[in-house]
Amino acid sequence: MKKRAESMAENRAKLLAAARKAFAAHGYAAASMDELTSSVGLTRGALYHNFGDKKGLLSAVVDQIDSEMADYAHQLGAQAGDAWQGLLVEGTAYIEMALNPEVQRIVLLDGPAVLGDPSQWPSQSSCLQSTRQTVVKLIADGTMQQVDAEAAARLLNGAALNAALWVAASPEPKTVLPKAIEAFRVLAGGFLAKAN
Amino acid sequence: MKKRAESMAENRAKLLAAARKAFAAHGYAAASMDELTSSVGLTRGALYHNFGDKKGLLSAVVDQIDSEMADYAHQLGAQAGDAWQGLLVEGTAYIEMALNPEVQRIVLLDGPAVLGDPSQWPSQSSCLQSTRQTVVKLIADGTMQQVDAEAAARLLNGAALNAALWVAASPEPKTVLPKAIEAFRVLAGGFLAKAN
DNA sequence: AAATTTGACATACGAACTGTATGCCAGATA
DNA sequence: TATCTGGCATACAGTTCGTATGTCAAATTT
Repeated sequence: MKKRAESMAENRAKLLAAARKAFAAHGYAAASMDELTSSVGLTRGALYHNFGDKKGLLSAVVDQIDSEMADYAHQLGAQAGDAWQGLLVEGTAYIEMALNPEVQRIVLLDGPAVLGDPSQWPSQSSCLQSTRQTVVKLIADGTMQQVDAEAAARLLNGAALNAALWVAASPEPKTVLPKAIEAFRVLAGGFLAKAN
Repeated sequence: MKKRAESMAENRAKLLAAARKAFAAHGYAAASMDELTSSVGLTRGALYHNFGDKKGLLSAVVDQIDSEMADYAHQLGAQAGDAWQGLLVEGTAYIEMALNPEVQRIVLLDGPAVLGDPSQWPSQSSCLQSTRQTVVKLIADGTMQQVDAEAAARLLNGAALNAALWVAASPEPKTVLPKAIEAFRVLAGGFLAKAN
């Protein structure tokens, strides 16, 4: 005799967890909803009732992972010495997190293909929001040149995440990762205000 | 009484052209192979004989578009004053080309999701090869800092193409495009060797 | 030049998947 | 206690891809 809402929340969580696994393992297109739901003792009925359709389920999963990433990166960045170092740390963190197959497959590959550009996701992409905030601060205090904050955030994130895809696809990720991080930091330096 | 090879080449070209349209219009997943083939007076028999499977067809289309992009960008870059300006022109060209829905949908969204990271495409991504060459030259002549050429090319391309996705998804692309280009050029400046 | 073979493409079939429409029953409500 | 709501299961319809088989024109051989 569980409460109604409680058991429903449990099922939602079960489905989300199963979807994370299934999407990461087989990719969005090849993930079978029948298999996914039965793996947690439910049927597609529960899925379509809770998430509307397959795309809705992906959207929820992307939202969850994206939030976790933003939280972690933001927290790491806040520990850095100054805000500029924080930005670099954040970027580095994105590169490293994107080596996780779950992040890569779901957020970087299938996410944009199925849901469209991250900037128009329901979650508005927490990752982008987070780095945008930092950028705004850095422009205000004169550390960064006066460029469009949104654009700068997009470029930094795009570069970082793309670098991660490259590292992950390379035959020797361990060797290539430091090169990617180094190049990212050098590149990001372009935004620094010229010292006069 | 056409020659065998000739009529086969015609059919291949017809299918490729139809696939470009269909993939761009509906996306890879939603593009029906029956509809696509019958639109040029053929059946799926011709398709599976020529391209193996649906993925093979996408691969061929991506290859074609990617080559066209690289050719155009490289040609434009070569007209610039010096090699550094050429790199910036190339990057700008990628941003502008990626506003084309065909490029965006097929090469930037569905391509990576279905075929994996561009660096492991059969074509090896002509776009990446092209900018990598320029980067190598610029490092050799001391214009750019000594970073890994592959990494630099990946970061620049990633930033540019990602910026384009952002511009295209924005409500007012015309207004946002110049901001993206400006930010890209500032960012790329990070790779410049420090003037001593 | 006639006969034979090849292979490019069409046709037919099977399996899988998504989304919807309907039914059922535990738990909420009165 | 009786009624009702709604979360979830079940059954069904419509598509789609990939393969296996057939066919006929064009190339090859004799």
